[in-house]
Amino acid sequence: MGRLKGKKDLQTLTKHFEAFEKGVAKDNAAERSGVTDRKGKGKARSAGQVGLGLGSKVFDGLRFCISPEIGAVSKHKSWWDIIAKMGGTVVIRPDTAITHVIYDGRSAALLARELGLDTLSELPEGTVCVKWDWVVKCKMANKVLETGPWLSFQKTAFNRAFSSNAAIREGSRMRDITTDLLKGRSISITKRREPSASDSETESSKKQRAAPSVLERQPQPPKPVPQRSSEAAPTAPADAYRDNATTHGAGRGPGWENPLANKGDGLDELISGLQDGTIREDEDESVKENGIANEVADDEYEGTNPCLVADKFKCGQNHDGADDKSPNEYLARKFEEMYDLYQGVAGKDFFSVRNYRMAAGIMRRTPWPITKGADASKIKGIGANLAERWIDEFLSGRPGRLFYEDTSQARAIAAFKDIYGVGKSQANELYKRGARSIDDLRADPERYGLTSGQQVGLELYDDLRARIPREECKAIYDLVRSEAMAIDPKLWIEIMGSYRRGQEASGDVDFLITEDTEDGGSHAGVMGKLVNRLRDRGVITHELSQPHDWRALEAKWMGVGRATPEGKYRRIDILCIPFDQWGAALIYFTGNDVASAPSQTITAGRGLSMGKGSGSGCSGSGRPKDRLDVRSASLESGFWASIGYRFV
DNA sequence: CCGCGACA
DNA sequence: CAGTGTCGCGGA
Ligand SMILES: [Mg+2]
Ligand SMILES: [Mg+2]
Repeated sequence: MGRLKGKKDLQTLTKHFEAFEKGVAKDNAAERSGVTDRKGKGKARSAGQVGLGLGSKVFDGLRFCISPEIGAVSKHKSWWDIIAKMGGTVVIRPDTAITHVIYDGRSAALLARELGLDTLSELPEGTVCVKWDWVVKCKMANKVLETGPWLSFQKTAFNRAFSSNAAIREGSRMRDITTDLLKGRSISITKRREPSASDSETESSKKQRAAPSVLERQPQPPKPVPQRSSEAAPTAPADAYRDNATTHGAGRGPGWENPLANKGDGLDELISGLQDGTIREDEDESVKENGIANEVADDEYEGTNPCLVADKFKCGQNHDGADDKSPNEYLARKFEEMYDLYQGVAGKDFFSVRNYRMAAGIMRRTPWPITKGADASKIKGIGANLAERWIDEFLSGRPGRLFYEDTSQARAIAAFKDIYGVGKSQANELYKRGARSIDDLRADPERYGLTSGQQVGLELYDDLRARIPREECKAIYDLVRSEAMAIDPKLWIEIMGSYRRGQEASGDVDFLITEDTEDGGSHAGVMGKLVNRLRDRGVITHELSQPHDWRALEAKWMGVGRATPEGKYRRIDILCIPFDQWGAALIYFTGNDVASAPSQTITAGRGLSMGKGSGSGCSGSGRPKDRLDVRSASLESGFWASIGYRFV
């Protein structure tokens, strides 16, 4: 996913910083080292920020939070400049290091909401909420004045409680920040923040949560289990089904065939057709022309899509090569930065964040150079807001809101979000609780009340983020299949996902299991046996979620395992489904681009729906059509045709 | 029962 | 408001 555009990010930010540097005219060594350090995981940004606060200025060591207000960006930009010139540091979102919040509004509750807090008491102790006028007066007096007359909320308990001793606290806090800076660390004020009542309450209650991740072996009935060998046996399959299930040799061999009816699997035909060259690229185009976006799982995205709506779901793009031709590449990258930055921020509106990504695509596709926001607003898909607030800011070349918001905080939150089981909300919460890095979380895991799944995600952070080479998927598949066959040789087990599509690497390994119900066959209860056997064999090591009913015909298990005892830990999903859903489920989970989630959102509005159980459709005219039963694999190709694919 | 996160 | 549907987890 396109979070780290490494060097480009560095260049852009460095450029911004230099522009800012000129304006502020501060030139001490700390700043420069702050900039050059930047490669190191986004910590340097905070150093740079603190660098702005160095010098013998009035606000030296003070850290101001100014929450952005809709429609007030230019005002706030000038505020930032002024505070920076006075030696203060500005941040957009509260952190544990802030000393002041600038706020001219009326209500404490409103401010709390703007800051993404439940209540202002979550602010670090001693934080002063003060009106902008106070800054102006300080500037005129050239010293830090009593805040008294300019407090944002004169009468609230909050200010009564904290304002009296604020000055002393500010002093001590300031020293800590500089110490941290000299040590070259990112700011970490965690310890200084006294846990509030609510903190300790949640912590103690969460401590009682389920522990640990690593599964214990469960008693097993004695069974002749084959010893695991490193050459884990691609043994000769006993039945025809296994022979032609998935094309393991990277796109060679026969397509999958339904053993019941010898009709080809449309997806496999398509895949092998593409690889043979029997289907050319423009076959794919026909799909786009039909208005169905050619959307790909975000970890595999490889092209630029002419279909506008598709951009809304594009998570990562390849920006190499040809795209650089666009006269608006700079703007496109800025919007991508915005997307990368905001998609992890709690409280950001989902749709506006998505618009940034869409705007990036539009910028890149616009053939004429955009020189001012007003021009851009004429383009379909770019509203006045986007045009005037952002494009003009980007084109000005001056450090703007994006610059100030691209903080070590945003980067830390983005890193947290990459933990399996941690999303936008939890990532922000972890930061609020003082964590600044993955190592912080590891150092004191108790403190953060992680769920058992999140603990696994944290422990295996690097492994689980890595892609899985095709051969390793195959190795895991052989292990899982051999155990499944030992349980019941009549089981159907298939590997799904990008592996089945012939990709060289996958994000996880998914298995689909069923059994033909003819002759009374059933895979009920297989899930539990399989997981236990794999665990005994050391293949499965962690569990992330269990099926509601282990013995149900439809059951999903999610966890972690590895192909060899020394290998990396990999995400493994196992799914059991009723036999009659085999075909639909294969489509759904093998999910090539058209079947993937974002496409579903598109087809949904057109009377089509795709699910792991079945698909249904409307004819082109929109007239309700018979439900298309895709429950049999032999109808897969019919289903694909109905949503616009042509077959060879 | 709800919000979160993950899955396609 | 807006282009999805489903499930497990944990806490209220
Ligand atoms: Mg995550
Ligand atoms: Mg997968």
